[in-house]
Amino acid sequence: MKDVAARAGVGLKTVSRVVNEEPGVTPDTVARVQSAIDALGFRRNDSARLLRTRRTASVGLVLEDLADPFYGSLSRAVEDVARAHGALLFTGSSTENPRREQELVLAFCARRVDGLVVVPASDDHRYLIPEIEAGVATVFVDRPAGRIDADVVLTDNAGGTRTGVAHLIAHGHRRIGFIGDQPGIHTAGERLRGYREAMADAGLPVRPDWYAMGPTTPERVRAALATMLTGPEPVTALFAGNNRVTVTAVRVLSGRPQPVALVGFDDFELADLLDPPVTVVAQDPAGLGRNAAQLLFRRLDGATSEEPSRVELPARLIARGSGEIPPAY
Amino acid sequence: MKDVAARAGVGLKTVSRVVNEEPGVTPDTVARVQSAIDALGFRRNDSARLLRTRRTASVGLVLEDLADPFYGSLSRAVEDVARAHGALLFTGSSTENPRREQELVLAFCARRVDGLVVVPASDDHRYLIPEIEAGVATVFVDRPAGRIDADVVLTDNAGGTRTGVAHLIAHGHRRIGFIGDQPGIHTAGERLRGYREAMADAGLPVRPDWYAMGPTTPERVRAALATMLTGPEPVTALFAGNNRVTVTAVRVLSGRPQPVALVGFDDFELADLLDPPVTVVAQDPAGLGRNAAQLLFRRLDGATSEEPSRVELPARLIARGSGEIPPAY
DNA sequence: CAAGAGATGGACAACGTTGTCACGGTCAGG
DNA sequence: CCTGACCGTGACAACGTTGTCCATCTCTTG
Repeated sequence: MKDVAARAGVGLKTVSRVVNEEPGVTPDTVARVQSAIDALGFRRNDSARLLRTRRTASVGLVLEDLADPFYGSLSRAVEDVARAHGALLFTGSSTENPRREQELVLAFCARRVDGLVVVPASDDHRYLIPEIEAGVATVFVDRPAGRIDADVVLTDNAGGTRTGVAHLIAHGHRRIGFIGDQPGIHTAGERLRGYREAMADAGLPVRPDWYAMGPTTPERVRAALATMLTGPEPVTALFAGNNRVTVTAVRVLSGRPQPVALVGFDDFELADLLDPPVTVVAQDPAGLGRNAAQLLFRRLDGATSEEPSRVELPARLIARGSGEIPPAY
Repeated sequence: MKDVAARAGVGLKTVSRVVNEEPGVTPDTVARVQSAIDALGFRRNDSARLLRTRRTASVGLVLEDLADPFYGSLSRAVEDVARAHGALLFTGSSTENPRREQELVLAFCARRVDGLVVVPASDDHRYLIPEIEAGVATVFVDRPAGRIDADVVLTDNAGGTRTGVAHLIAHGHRRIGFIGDQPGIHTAGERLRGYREAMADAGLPVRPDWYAMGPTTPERVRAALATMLTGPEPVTALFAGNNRVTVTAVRVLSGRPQPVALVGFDDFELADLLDPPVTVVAQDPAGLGRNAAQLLFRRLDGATSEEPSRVELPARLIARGSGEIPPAY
C-alpha cells in the first residue's frame, strides 16, 4: 500500500480510501491510485485490515465429520448464509472427539472468528464461557450445549421417532424393536425417549430385549437384531435409530424369509429404490444449518443480550412401503 | 498481552516468550506470567501473530458443492492433512460458477492463506498468476487448471471408463450407450474419450445416437436413454458418465421388461443393495484430497521452484452384477 | 577482586491496515 | 478583500503480536 501511495504520489490514507471506496476523493485521484494499484498488482491484506477493524468476517464451523452427507448439507447451508453476510467459513471435523472439538473451537477463537457454529462432541462446554464473554457469538446445532446456556437449533428427535413408531403401530404392529446409538449422544437418547412414549401412548409394553443402544457398527446391529427376532416374544417391526442402523438392518432383513417392517431415522439417497422402499423419518440438515447460521448472524448484527433461543425443527415421516408391511404372526 | 505483562510485573516480550514456550525464562517467571494469563483469560490473537510472522497457517479449499458426498470425502481428506501440518481450513463452494470460484479464491488470497486447493469451475485461471507469483501455493484437483501450468491431481477418467466399457464388451455387448455431463467439463470429456477408445479397441462402431452429453438432470437423462433404447439399433448396455446419471438410469431401467446392462462412473452408497447390484468404476475422492493436500504442503515446506507435477490416480472397477447382464437381442 | 560469560528481561520497531484529526485550498457571502 | 464553511488530503497513532538488540544481573574464573 505504501508502494502504491508512492507511485500515485498520494498519501497512504488516500489509497486506503480508494480501496474501500470511501467518498470524498477526486475522480482524478481515484484514477491515479487505481492505475498504480493495477500496475503493482496490489491486493489489500485482509488480515491486517481485520486486525485494525476488529472484525474478521469469518465464522468457524465445527462438526462431526465433513465426509458425512448429513453434515455436508448442513455445512453448505451455513456457508450460504455466511456468504450472504460477506463472511468466510472455517470448517473442522471433531470426529466425535471432545478434545478435538475443543482444540478446533479454541483455534478458531484464537483466529478471532466473529462467530461459531458447533455440533457438540463434548458434553461440557464451560471452556467456552470466556470466549462467549469476549464476544464470540456461538450457536449449537443438532445437539444442545453441555453445562452452559446457549443458542441451539435442534431436530425434534423424540417427536419424529414417535411419529415413526406410531406409523408402525398403525399398521398393526405391537411388538416393535428399537436400535439406537450410544445413550450418551443426545439425539440417541431423545429418539429412545420418543420410542418409549409412542409405545406407552398405544398402551404397549417395551420388553428389555426389544431395544439396544450402543455403537452402531454392523456387527453390533446384526447381533441386536438377531436377539430381537429370536427371543420369546420376537418383534415384528424395527425402528432404526439412525442412518447406519437402517442400512445394516436392510441388509440383514433382506435375507430373511419372514418380512419385518422397518422405519429408519434420517433419510438417505436411494431409499426409494430399495426393495421394499424404505420408510424414514427425515431430518432437514440444510434447515438445521440455515437456522443456526441465521441465528448466529442475527446475534452478530444486533441484539447482543437477548435470552438464548432454542429452535426445534420438525422431522417428517416419508412413507415408502417398508413401514407398511403387516406383522407376521 | 499488555495487561498480562503489567499484572505479572514483566515486559511484553517476556509474556510473548511464555506464550510461545520459548526457552530462557525462569520457571518462577513463567509461573507468574501463567497465573496472570489465567486470571485475565488471555488468549493470544493469532491474526496479529500471523500478521507479524507472515504465515497464516491456513489453506483455502474451493470445490463445487460441499453438500455433494464426493466433495465431502475430498474435503475431509484435505482437512486431515492440513491438521497434521497445523493449518486450518477455509472452505467454499463454487457451485460450478466461474465467477464464484474467482471470488472465493481471491477472498482467500486477500486473507493471505498459505495455500489453495481448487476444484476448477472455470476454464481460465490466469487471474491466479499474480497470486501464485506472490507465493500462494496452489494445487488443482479433480480437473486441471485452465490456461496456466500448475500442480494437479486427477483421476484417470479415460482409463477408468475404458475399463468399465471393456467390462460390458467382455460380457457380450456390442451396442453400448454413453450418457455424460456437459462436454465443457474436463472429466466429462475424458470419460467420453475413454468410451470411444474402448469401443474402437474392440473394433466396435459408435453411432451418434448412442451417446449424449449435457446437463445431467433426470429429464434429460431419461430422454437420452429413451432415444438410445428405441432407435434403429438400440443399445443393450449403458455406461453412465457420473453418479447422477447412474441413479436416474437405475430408476428408468428398473421399470423395463428388457434388462439393460449398466456400469456407472463413481461409486455410491448402497449400490450393492439395489436390484441388480450396480457395477461401477470407483474413484477415490479421499485419495484425491489427500494427494492434493500433501502436494500443497510439500510445496509450502520446501522446494519452491520445481516443475508443476501431475498426479493421476487410478479408477477401480467394482463388479457387482449390473454389468454382467447379457445382451438381449 | 576484576572481568568475562551466560542467563534473563525489556524497549522498540515492524507487520499492513484504518480511525482521528488537523491542514491547506476553494468558494460563497458580507 | 476578509471570513467562515466546506472539501480533499495526509500525518500519525493504533490494532496485538514477534524479531532484534541491548541492558542488567548473577555467576564463574583467573
